[in-house]
Amino acid sequence: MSKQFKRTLITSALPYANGPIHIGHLAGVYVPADIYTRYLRLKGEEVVHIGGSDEHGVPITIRARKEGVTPQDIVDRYHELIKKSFEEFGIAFDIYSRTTSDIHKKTASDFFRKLYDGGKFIEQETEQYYDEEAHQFLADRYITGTCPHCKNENAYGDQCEACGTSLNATDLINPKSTLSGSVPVMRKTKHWYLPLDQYEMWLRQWILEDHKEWKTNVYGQCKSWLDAGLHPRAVTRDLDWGVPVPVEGAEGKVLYVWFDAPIGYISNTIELFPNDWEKWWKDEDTKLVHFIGKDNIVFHCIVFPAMLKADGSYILPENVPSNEFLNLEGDKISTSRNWAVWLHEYLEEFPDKQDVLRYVLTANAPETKDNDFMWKDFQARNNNELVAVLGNFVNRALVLTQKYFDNKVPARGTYNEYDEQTISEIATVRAAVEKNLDNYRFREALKEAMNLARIGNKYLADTEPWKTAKTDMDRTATIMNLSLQITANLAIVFEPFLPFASQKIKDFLQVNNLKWEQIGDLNLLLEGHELGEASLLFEKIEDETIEKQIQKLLDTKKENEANEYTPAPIKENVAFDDFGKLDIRVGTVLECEKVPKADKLLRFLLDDGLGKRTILSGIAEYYPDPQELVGKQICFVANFEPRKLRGLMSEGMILSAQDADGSLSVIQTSREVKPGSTVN
RNA sequence: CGCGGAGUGGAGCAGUUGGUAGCUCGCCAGGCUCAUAACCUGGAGGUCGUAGGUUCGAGUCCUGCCUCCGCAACCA
Repeated sequence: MSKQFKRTLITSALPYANGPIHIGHLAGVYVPADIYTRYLRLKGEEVVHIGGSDEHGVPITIRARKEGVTPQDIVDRYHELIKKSFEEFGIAFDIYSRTTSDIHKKTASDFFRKLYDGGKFIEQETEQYYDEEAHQFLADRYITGTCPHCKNENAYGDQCEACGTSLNATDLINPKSTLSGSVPVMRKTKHWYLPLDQYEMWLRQWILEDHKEWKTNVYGQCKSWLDAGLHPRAVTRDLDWGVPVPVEGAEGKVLYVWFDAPIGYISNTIELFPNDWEKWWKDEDTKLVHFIGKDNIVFHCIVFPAMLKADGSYILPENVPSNEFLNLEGDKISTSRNWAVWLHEYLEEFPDKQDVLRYVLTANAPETKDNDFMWKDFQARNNNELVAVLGNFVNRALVLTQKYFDNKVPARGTYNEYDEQTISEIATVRAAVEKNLDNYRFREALKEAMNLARIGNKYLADTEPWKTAKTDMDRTATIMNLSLQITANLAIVFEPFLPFASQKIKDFLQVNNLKWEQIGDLNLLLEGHELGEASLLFEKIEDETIEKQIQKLLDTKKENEANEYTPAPIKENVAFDDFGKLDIRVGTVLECEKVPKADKLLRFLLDDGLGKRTILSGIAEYYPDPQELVGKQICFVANFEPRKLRGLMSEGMILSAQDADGSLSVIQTSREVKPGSTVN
């Protein structure tokens, strides 16, 4: 914590190349990692940000099979998509590579071999379920069967979702492979295990004693694991997609993806610095920081460090800042349910608005608990904060300079007391932002940065240069000089958070190469310096745009409901006579209108062949225009006891079908029949 | 009784070692007009999930309970 490092190695969790990047990934990992990287770089520190795609593992093979392509096709597709969208979004990776690279295969293979040769693994033969049709061993999740506890027939090999019990695949009655549907057989297989239990004491010391400063969610999760006791964990798998296990007699086996993936950080560093990569991974003066999401805590705090420790020549992470989850409009983000805001779509639909999303995701980052992304909030933050506070100040400063000083930086006179007070406020900004960034509190850091723009707005409001311009041009010059210096400071402070806007400000001001240390410097722009052409830093986002996005989500939701809909189970059998007791008839709607002072009720007047009949039905919300039902022939139960509803007598019940979303639709006949016809 | 995190004004969040509850947005009123009806000032609004306990004093410590999220199956 207090240790001084010479350089920093930053890693971002490797996204799984099985789908595109969404806002959850960004808020959880990539935006904070990027801010941190840019911040250190701006300070002139030696820093490297490593990223890449995680391209092995079972799900990719499953997906490939489903689509009838090779796993390589899948990962090629998503790697390219992800890489491109990161670039466009401004995530400052020094390298974004992949775990299917030759360098990675060699690195991971060597890593395993060294541990193997050093006797760091346990070798164990076990029996596992094997699918003879699909020709592969089955992960627990790909086996279903009957739960021994609650007899639910669709329990998974690891857990029964009906009763919540966790299971072993071998507990299941009548196991079945979800891949082929065949009955799996037990088959012997040999695997290597990393004996995590042997590292328990060491991990306790390293995390629980030496890293008390880690975020509470990270520390708590680690403690919980350590207290529960660690167990050996398999590092190999029977699969044909991955890094082959570099040992005689291990044909058909690959490194388990969790073992394989974090080594990707190392491989990608090697790819970047083939000659001196070791100073980044093996020098005690390097600070290693992993940015991850909360689901990855255990891997990066316990498993990967144990791997590095087993090797013995690597440094360990100094911190593992991990965010909680970001939800979308109240629901969990889900790739399979298409409930997400996809980065590549955002970039297309909101061109040149990278910073808006970066801002919103940082300002609302799930740093201490799960948060929600809401489009209305996105709009509000853009319009009320970026546009109104930051963009507006920059614009004011530039427009006033243009107006009064021919777009040249005016000469500074003596500062008065109020100027000095403002200047002292500016001085606190850098320290505040720095302190928060150093502690991975990005949300707070951003808020402090915004303060600088607020200070600027207040300064202009209080000094009123548009008034002094009428009487005292020297004073006006001083005010505008200071305002422009604040603007230049904003360009620096916001560079880590909003790199695109920062560059725009620099272009407006015609400056470059500003360093973090210069924050607080009020001589960044020299007298007479000619400014560039100004335009708006941020634009308002209209309701229409937001509604379009919300509608898009609603459509998705509707689609999901339809897809996920399973009809209610069939009720118990009844005798035909029971049906016969009901008198169901067809009637023609003569009148249909909403019952006053009742939210849900419609009043129907039917021609039932014998006369007229009034029936009330609680379906008003699904028929905003009841008139459309007039003339239709509908079904109703004719022999219910009349019932009084809202002061009106209802003589029967209109039959409706209930749709997946709960909405009701009145049943009609398919051909015209005489009113009063019975339904049999 | 598996474990971890969270539950603070309408929304999103701060609240460090216990001492009169803060910030941003929204809302209301006033001011200003250089500015993308933006900016500045002031105000209303909270019995800090809940029930107890410790203490002169608790959002902040202890206990019980409730709710939400997550936990070596994919997923930040």
